[in-house]
Amino acid sequence: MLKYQQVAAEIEQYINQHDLKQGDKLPVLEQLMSQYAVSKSTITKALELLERKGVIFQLRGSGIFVRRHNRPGYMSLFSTQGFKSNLGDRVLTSDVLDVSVTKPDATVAQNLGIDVTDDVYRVERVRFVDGEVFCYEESYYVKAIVPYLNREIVADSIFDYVQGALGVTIGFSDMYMQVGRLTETEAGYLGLQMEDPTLRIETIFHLSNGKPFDYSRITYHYEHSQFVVQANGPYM
Amino acid sequence: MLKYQQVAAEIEQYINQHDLKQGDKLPVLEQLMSQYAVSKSTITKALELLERKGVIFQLRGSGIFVRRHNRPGYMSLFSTQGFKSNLGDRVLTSDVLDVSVTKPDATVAQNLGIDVTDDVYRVERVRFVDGEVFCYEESYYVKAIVPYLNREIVADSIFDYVQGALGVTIGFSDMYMQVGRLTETEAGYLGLQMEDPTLRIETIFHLSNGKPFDYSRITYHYEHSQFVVQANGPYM
DNA sequence: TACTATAATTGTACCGGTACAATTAATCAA
DNA sequence: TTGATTAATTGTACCGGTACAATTATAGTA
Repeated sequence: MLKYQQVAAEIEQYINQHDLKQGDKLPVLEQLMSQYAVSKSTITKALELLERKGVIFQLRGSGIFVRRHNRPGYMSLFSTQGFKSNLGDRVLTSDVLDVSVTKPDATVAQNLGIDVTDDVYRVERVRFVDGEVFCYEESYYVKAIVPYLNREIVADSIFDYVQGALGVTIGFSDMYMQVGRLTETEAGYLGLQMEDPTLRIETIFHLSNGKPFDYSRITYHYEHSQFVVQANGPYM
Repeated sequence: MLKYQQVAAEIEQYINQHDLKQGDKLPVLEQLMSQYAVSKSTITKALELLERKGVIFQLRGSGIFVRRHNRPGYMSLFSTQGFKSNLGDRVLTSDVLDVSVTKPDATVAQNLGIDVTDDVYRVERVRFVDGEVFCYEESYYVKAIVPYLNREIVADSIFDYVQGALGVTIGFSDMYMQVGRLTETEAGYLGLQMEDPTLRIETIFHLSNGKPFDYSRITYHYEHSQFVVQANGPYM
């Protein structure tokens, strides 16, 4: 683990353990430098990470402050998108409906940037948060990159497996969101009525070298899915 | 404008003008350094900005590459959230229904961190993209921070006015999203039926000093609102 | 040809430093 | 007490440098 990531993790841990509130002030840069025994630029980088994550905000001439949002029940949109296995204290479980090797249809192939003759893993799951139906997910993995999957891996975190055992690194993702109505089969999985409202998110996950390796379609239960996004100011 | 922002803007402009595609390679760091006559760290900062924005991705040992998503019609979720006035080539217009000074109710006051006796501006708009109904918006501005608003300002961009004329800087925002059904009045504004599905986003905008100054509730037309979020890999 | 080992390329981590702008605290004047 | 001026605090911009890890290209070997 990189030094600045380590420092960031420790600072975040400190904030959580001491249950700091929005606006609480952290030690000044120079003190953090000596406290974690790293250079200024490393502390700066750690803090920048935490700022992006929505954990702190920095104010020039003033200090470093804790940032919090105060809506329990809202999950971070990104934490549900494979990037973080951490959902706070919530328990995430899965019903695995399908794990199989198939050929992609034209849409899937195009989103993954592969040919319809290439192999993909198809994974179908219903996911639960604290026992309540959360979403229905259908996702496709490029077999050339993810050569093996089974029900145990899929029941747990696919991303941890991919990054751990396969040693590939995930780089970035494009998420496409839209609102619509449930189909009959989707409604069945989610325990809702056909035509009920739903949020659909398609995501294309890329490796750090830019190659797509996972295309996933998630249909959310509209009553159990509330998301928070902590954004940072105008980039430029 | 800061040097690294300037450089970032120029690089992005270069990419757009030359219509570079996903995966196209940019000049190497050292060349960019001399080309823009800035130090390594400034170039690095500029590139990091573009990476966060989803314009490029960097691969150590390899180079700097253009990142693109290929779904026209999808708007960046953040560009619709006040941070950027730029919506590409789309035309954004507004019907202003109300601009008035009132007292906030308990919910609004709590979200803005003020008292129910404090004054707020209430702004109510229906917004259009290329002439099509896009969303219905109800937002509240802390009058102590935004002392004056009128219909002209509101019809245009409130954020440009606030940052320009008032000289305050916007820091960060918390967005809360959920899916639901339209009420009768909402349906009327959006030209839809009652009980139709909708995406609701509440956003609390903070100044860079952490003080909330705008609480806004947006109800989107589900057929005309498709969003893209370009996310970057695991922060840590 | 195909595979392996080596070298060159290239971005990132980390260090330390100066200058500066925004904020806040202290000082002084009315 | 209030308001303005000055000074101290504090994070950020920008500079330049070394070391290194990941990738790609090259050379060598079977």
